[in-house]
Amino acid sequence: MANAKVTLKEIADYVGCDISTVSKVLHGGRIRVRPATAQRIFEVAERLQYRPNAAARSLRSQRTLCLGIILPDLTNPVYSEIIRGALRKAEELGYVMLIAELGEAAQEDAFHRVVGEGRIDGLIVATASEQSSIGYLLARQTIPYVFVNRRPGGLGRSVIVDDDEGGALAARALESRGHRDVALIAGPDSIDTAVRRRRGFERTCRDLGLRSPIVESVEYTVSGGYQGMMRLLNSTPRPTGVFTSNLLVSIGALNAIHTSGLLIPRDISIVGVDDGNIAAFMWPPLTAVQMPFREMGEVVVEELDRIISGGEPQEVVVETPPVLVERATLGPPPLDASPDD
Amino acid sequence: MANAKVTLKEIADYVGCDISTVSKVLHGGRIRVRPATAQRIFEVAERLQYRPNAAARSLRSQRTLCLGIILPDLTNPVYSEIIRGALRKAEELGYVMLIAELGEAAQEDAFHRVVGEGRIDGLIVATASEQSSIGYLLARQTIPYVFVNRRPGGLGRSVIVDDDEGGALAARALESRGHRDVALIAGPDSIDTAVRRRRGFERTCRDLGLRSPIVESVEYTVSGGYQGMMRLLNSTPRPTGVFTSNLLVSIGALNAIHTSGLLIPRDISIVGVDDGNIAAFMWPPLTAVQMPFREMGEVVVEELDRIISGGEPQEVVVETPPVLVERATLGPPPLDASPDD
DNA sequence: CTGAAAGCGCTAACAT
DNA sequence: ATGTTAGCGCTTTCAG
Repeated sequence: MANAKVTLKEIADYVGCDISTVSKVLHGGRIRVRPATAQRIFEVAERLQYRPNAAARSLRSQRTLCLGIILPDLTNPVYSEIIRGALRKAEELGYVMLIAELGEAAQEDAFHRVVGEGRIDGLIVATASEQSSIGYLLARQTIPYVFVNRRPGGLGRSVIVDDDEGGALAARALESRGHRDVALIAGPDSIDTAVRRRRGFERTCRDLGLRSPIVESVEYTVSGGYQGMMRLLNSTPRPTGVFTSNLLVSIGALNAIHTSGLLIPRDISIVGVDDGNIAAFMWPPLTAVQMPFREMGEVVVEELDRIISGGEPQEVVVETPPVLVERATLGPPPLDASPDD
Repeated sequence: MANAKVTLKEIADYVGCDISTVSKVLHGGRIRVRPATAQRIFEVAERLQYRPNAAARSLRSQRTLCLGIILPDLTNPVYSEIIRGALRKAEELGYVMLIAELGEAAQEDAFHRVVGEGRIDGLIVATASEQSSIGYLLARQTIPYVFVNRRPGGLGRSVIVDDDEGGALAARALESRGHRDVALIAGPDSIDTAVRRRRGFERTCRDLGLRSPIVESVEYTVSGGYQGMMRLLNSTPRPTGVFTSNLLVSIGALNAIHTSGLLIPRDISIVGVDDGNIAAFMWPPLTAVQMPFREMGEVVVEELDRIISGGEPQEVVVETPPVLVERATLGPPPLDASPDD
């Protein structure tokens, strides 16, 4: 028993009125229609399981009630969280969501199919690199869009989390456990979340009176983290606590420590960043700064919806602060650590 | 400079012909039109960056060129891989993809918005539990749909991978390294991938002449894996090699072993299943059966496309076989293991 | 080879 | 309070 094709006309015929009346009633415009009629219309619509046809509605109203999101890499847990938040909020606001993965490969075709054919009312751009072809593509579109978790210079339309505070949190956590010789495995300067995390960490170390942290800049990859940590382990004095500022980097760093035979947190403490729900699954379970990615997803669709409704684009930092989730990689520094000077 | 609203009419005006002519030419129907005219039309369309309006086209042709996928949990890496595969193939076939997360919560609304409003030509269902509300919802729809990675009884429209072979592979791997006392941490009987993996494993153990494996049935969660492994570690004889038949279970099992102070693979070997790209990031890096999830995503959209085009639904097992990826958790059994009898 | 015309299902301004 | 009408942009049949 399917509602295969229930149209306004069908309801109108059934009720014995005009389709425009049905449209008015169902559309919710609480306008000039006799309660009795309205009542019948609602009944019939309900019984027939009426659903407005999206194509017809879009064609007529120039609104699709559909949002698009394009991402560089579905496989990255950060994006899962962002999407999840976005999906929730989208549903709440009455949108559905079109998704596209736009890696380095020139899948411009996918882009155009999503953006160029009037399928969506607005676009969320979660592309990794600021310089990707997406900028070029976006430039020749009039569709409302906003960046998420990335802040391309001067575009003034992005939603990010408080990465500064995330870095600060890590520094405070390390300091409060007694660490004086700390280090940071940072990401490349081309990634703006990386520079903000670094900035927050370094500033807080300074404010707290810690020794200026050693910083290793690496790619945000497992092997980047591995190499960065290896270098740190060979430096003197060896840091007693390290902030590994990205999930993959944290994984690589842990592997490096395991390989070298050191014990966590007995010999060295780690504070990471949880880009998803993976930190709890690592060994030892990673003490990490949890960024409000889900909220970021929600906020970005709120923003986009605002812009679609005529609002001005703006930069927003999601209000939910990062929070430190204590698991098992943060402890006091070893006793034989170089004493305070 | 936007192609804000280039319509057929605009092109027709420009070229000086009728819009139906433009439509014919652009639609590709290589039909009865003077080359010179066609040529001009292509030129102008190109220059104006023409893109057909999806809503109008759908309304008229009753095809949206849009597919839907609903999943229970975006956060699970299996689904990331499936989606990625699906997205690729969808693009190749000219579709875009609508995504919805349909957890336990009665987000029926999201379902209806996606399915009931004629937004999609077909639906991919990746729901975790066979008994979820989705069955009820699907029953009263006429839209083409197919299940992925799940085979609900008797529906005859699903795409799965060769889980039997996955289990067999694990058994062979263990056996070939000399393990005789093996065990299995299996999933619940309500999950059909779990029973297939178990079946393949047990059968192969038998065929290989191994002692009948101890099997612990647990939930497919980290703590399920932890508890299952703890029980295994206390059994006598303690198995020297264990197949942990799911990613989360593998994580929990590894944690249990770490906690108990045993070394992998010196004291015990593990073969897991890689549901995504996480196995390589674990410690020690997990030797695992890699299931062709990406391919499954591709195949499922091929299937769906076939059904949409009028084909009969069918059960398909993706041809790409599972493959064993050797990392660091599989070694020979310890020397003091109970000798062969 | 090309144009005219109808209509997909819906909305909204305008009549009545 | 309800009906009429005119499209939204496109495909497609039928005439010319």
